Amino acid sequence: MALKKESRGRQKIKMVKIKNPSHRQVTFSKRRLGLFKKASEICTLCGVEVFIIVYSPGQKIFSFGYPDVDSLVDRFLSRNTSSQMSAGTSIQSEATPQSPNLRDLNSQLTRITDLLEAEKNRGEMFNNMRKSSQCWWEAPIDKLGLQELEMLGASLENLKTNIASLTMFSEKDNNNGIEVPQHFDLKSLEAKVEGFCLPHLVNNFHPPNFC
Amino acid sequence: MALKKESRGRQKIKMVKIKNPSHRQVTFSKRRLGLFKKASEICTLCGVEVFIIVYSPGQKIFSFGYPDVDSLVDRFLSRNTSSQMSAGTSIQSEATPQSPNLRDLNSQLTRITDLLEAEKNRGEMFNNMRKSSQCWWEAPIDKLGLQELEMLGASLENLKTNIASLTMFSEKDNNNGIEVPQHFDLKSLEAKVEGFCLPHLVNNFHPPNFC
DNA sequence: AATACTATTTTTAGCCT
DNA sequence: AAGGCTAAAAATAGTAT
Repeated sequence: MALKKESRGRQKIKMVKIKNPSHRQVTFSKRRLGLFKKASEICTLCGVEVFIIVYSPGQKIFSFGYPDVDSLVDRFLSRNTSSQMSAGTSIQSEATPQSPNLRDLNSQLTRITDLLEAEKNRGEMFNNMRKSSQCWWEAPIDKLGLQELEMLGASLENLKTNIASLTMFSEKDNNNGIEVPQHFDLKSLEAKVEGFCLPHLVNNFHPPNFC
Repeated sequence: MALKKESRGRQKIKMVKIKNPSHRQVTFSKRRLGLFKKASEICTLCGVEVFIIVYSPGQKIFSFGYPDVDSLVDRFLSRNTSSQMSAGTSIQSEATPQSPNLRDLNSQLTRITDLLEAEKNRGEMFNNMRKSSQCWWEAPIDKLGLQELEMLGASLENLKTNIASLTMFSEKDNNNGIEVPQHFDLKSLEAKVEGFCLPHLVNNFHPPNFC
């Protein structure tokens, strides 16, 4: 181990559109993840509300929202059209058979990811796992108990189902080379959750069994 | 020079809400800027469209959108309520006497900031300044000519006016400690534009005189 | 194509002015 | 509190697997 390879680090990049489509797609995936992570962090640290939409050309819509996309959009639009809007905001759900709001799950997923990381970093993996109460997605993760973790598991199951259907959803636009069916970065979440010692929870979406 | 002070760097921070309100406000300002910068970069590098809303509790609404907030929101809402929405999307403009859409200016400002930085980094500050044509906010900045720079100046003037009025806009919500009237990070733009050798353009919003 | 790695660049927390 | 500064931490471009 500790084999040092020669220089492989990054170069300073030119701030222009990346020509190579597959390179551009890779960068997009990485940076989208980074952007959502930053958004999640500012929500957590500063107690603010953030909503993000990303359109990749001719591809998919990615959104981030905390705590709740719909209310943020409604507020942005001054609620003038609130009655019609609650129907209009389901652009992503169009392709999802299950009704649970994908965007909300998305929010929660991002939020959870961060909470997991926070807890992992705090190194108090087990000694807080017995306390419960509070809404699981609002509480700091060190307050999570078994029931809450099961709710998390259920939510992720829903999310998985939605993602599966999302994969075949694509609005045709001006497709210029980005094509990968997104897998929603589940791997990335898996990695983080594995660090949290709950591999089964996310890998196979089973009820958690705590290693 | 090269005086080394003792350790002042950052510590690894806990991912929990920052308790101290003023500390939290500082972090919010810095990170909001960082978030918008990241968003701008992913737009430029990957040719995608991004829209961000940030609500600081009981304070202001910050938004980022490229290329155009309204169309992004409309698309997100499936355009079901498009006729009413074009009226509903002016939550920020409420406080702006001039009609030019502040959010569009915001987009352009962020975009421009990046372009300026890109050009600065490329170190070709002057030898491209004579070429013109193309819509100024779409072209790489090395294509900008005098007229385009004047348009930029004008846009920034509008922006300044809008910002001035925005400063007195605040929707009362659940104010928990964040209170600074935002100046929209003009200083940050100034710094970057100064690097581009057009200090007057942004400092005083005069027509550019190229140093 | 997705993940792992790592050298670099970029961001930013904590100070200081 | 707005702006610098600096070093620590985080993100990430390019590469390899």
